[in-house]
Amino acid sequence: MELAPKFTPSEIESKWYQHWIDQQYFHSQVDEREPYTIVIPPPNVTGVLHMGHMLNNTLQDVLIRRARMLGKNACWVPGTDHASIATEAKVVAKLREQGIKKNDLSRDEFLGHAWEWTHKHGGIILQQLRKLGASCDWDRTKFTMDDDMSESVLQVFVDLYRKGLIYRGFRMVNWDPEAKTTVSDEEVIYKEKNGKLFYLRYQIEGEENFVTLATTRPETILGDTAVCYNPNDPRFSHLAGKRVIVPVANRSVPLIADDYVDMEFGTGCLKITPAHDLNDKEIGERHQLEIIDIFNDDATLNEQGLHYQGVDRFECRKLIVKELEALGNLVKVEDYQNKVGTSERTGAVIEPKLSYQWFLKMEHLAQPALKAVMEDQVQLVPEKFKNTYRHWMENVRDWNISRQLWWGHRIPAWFYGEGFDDFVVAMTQAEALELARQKSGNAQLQLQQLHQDEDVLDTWFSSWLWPISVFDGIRNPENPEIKYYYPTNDLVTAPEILFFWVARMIVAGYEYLGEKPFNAVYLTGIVRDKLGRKMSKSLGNSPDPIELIEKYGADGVRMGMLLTSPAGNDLPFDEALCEQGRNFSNKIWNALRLLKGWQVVEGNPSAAAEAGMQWMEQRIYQSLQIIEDHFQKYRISDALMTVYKLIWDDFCSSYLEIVKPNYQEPIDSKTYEQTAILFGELMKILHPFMPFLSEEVWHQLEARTTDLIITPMPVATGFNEEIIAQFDRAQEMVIGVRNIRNKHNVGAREVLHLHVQNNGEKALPEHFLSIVKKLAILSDITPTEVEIEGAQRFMVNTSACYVPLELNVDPEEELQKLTEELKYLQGFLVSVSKKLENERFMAGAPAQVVEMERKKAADAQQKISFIQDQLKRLN
RNA sequence: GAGAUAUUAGCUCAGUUGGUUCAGAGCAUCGCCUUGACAGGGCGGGGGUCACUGGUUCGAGUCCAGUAUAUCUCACCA
Repeated sequence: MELAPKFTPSEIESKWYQHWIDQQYFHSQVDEREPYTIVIPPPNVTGVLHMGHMLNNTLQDVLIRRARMLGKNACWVPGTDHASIATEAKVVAKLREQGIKKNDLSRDEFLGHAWEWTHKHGGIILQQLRKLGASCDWDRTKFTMDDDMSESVLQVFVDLYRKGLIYRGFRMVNWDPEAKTTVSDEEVIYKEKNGKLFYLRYQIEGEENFVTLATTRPETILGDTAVCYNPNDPRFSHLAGKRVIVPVANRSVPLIADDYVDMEFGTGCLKITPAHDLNDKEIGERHQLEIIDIFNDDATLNEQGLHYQGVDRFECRKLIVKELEALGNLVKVEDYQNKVGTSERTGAVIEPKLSYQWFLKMEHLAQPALKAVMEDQVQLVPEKFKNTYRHWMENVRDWNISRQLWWGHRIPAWFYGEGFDDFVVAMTQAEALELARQKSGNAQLQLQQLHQDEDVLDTWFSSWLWPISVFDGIRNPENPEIKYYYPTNDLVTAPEILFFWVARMIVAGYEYLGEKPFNAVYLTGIVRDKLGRKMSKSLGNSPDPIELIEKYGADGVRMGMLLTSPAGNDLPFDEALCEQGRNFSNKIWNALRLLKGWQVVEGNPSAAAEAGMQWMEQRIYQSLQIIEDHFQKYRISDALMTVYKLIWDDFCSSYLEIVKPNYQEPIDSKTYEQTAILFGELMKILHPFMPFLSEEVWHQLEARTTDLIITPMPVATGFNEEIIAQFDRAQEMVIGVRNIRNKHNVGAREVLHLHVQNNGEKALPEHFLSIVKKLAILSDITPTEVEIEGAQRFMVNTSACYVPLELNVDPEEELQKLTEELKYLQGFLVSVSKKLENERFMAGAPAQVVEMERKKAADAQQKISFIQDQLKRLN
């Protein structure tokens, strides 16, 4: 069957993927082999594939396929998480389109819609991963809200609560009024905004005097419960003990003194709103101030807002400024730039808000996790992230694990009374009832009197268990799967979630299994567009990965992603990278076409082919060593580049040209067979990177019953350096002749003659000279003891090579060339000699270095005398 | 404001514990070749005062200090 001149990926990709699935090659179960495990960073169940996923999952697939071919029991566990905030936001938005408000629904009704949404959109992303070639064990696909996974989460909550590590607290949280939930400090993005600084004057109670203070948020004056100055500030010392009247509210509040106030800023006087500012809250606690909350959950003003009740906070700001002006309390307004916290999820301006939240004490839990990374039991790649990690873990704050949402794991706490402590934590309602009866001392307490907390747990509170819970290690820590697969080997994820997720998984690992969750964490770069912006849906600057795959082939896109993505470095994405990947596919495909086009006859290899085969084999071994080294250092893009050059430069450009028969002549059977074998070896090495193409070529090379995906990877056991060196020498000769052809416009049709003057160097073996003869298109290569006058010349090591040409050689030019070379070599020799004459160098440098310097000096010396001889003759 | 990391060819990056006088790769670019696998090809070039300034050393892209710029993290004053 004739092969198409162009490689068409789409045809073979689905074919092989289905075949691999049918053969269950991706499936893993516990056996005697050494395990190699990766758990996928679970993407949002309702999300679609973006470029970050492409990069991330390509890397994981490379690692897992390589491990599989190295004979390990490779297990890649896929799955998704429920992404509370993002999913709930999407469901709310969709309901709004249908004219339904979330608040009009019961919790169960809403969850019904959420599940419907999840079933409809859920798993799309996992389907898309198949297109990329991801060899996940799909039988193990997990979702963080599966029954067993949910049970694990609740069990951990109950356990940590009973250990005294989870507590309920009244805290200032970052409130997202749009999503109506809290977000963590890490999810707040501070943005530079052009605001105003309003100078307001408050009348001193019982006097006609005023104090002036500055604020960016005049609407919060309705929540003011004090005005504060610095105790060291002489401007205000006479006011000690007095009170002021808050304008609009006409409320009397105390004047207090606190070191917190910066005397330089504004007027040196600060209004205190404990309910709506973290610093004010702390000052309020120090001075036992009243707390007045003026906002509703959607950031409109509540009944404390007086006549502004129901008005949005920003609208209120405008209105109240007008009122203050009318009242004569507005002194002046300045333009002012400040940083405003916004929600990473919704973009809404964060409203600091006091509320009851559930917290996990982190300080103690963080200790083993910090140690594990600092002592490299868990290796971070690249290492630079250790600093960031340490900084976080040493300053870790308690984790706010509650979210004011419905979609997620509902907090297993039941309230039975109005008191702060009138609640119990339990796995089930029945258990809760029993505990509540005990705790309350009321044996008659009924189920109907219990009310479960309305909030759900932070999504990370389920995903931090991921490497354990996917193997059921929380509920059942002694089960054979967790014993076998845990700790997993590598985790591949983005540095942005090093703390959110990675650190917390390490914490959970030590807390629940007394063991790290993975050996190494490979932190990928962030995929950016050409302008250096992060790729995001909202910017619309991300190409559709599926379209890319259709255009360049999965293999091409995989290669494009891998080529320029060293760990931890950003990846400025360019489609040209995928193009390079596609070109590489095509190159390999055409090499296959060449091979398949040859007519094969019984016979023996030529001397050149013999040498070529010897060399190619050793070159593969050499490359395998390099690749192995790259993988050990997680330098995946370097490993791929090594494969790329091995195939393109060595195999296609050099080897195939050596063994290629003359036009329309047949090839001998031995060379053909060996070439097919070498080609197959290359496909094995390529497979983890380009699985589809390599599998196809593997089967095209010969009819086989075994598939490449499970074929053992060749292992480097050393290589013959002499053969490599001999080939390099031959290649330099070829390059020398080609340069002469190029320079003098001598085409390939003109057969040339080469003379080699070895100058004491050992002559290149005959079969390697045959390579030179073939690739440089020579009629003969003859040794010579003397210079060939009038010939073009070049040097390889210390050997002189002459190519006689019927040209008018300009003696002047020749003289100049030689003189230049002489000058260079002499300079070189001087610098080397200086070192050798330097006592400190001789004393300080290692023996190897000194030896190398001596050899350099000797080689240079020899070349110099050779050139000097030539110069003598020219003169 | 504090800290971390970086700064090497037009672009993206290598450069291992300091040790070749031409600092490497891929892509891009340029010239030439080209009817015989592949123009998505072959061959060969050009291109860098290794951000800057000092220092340590026999020797610095590599180590140290400072400066500049960039990115990230943390903290943020109304």
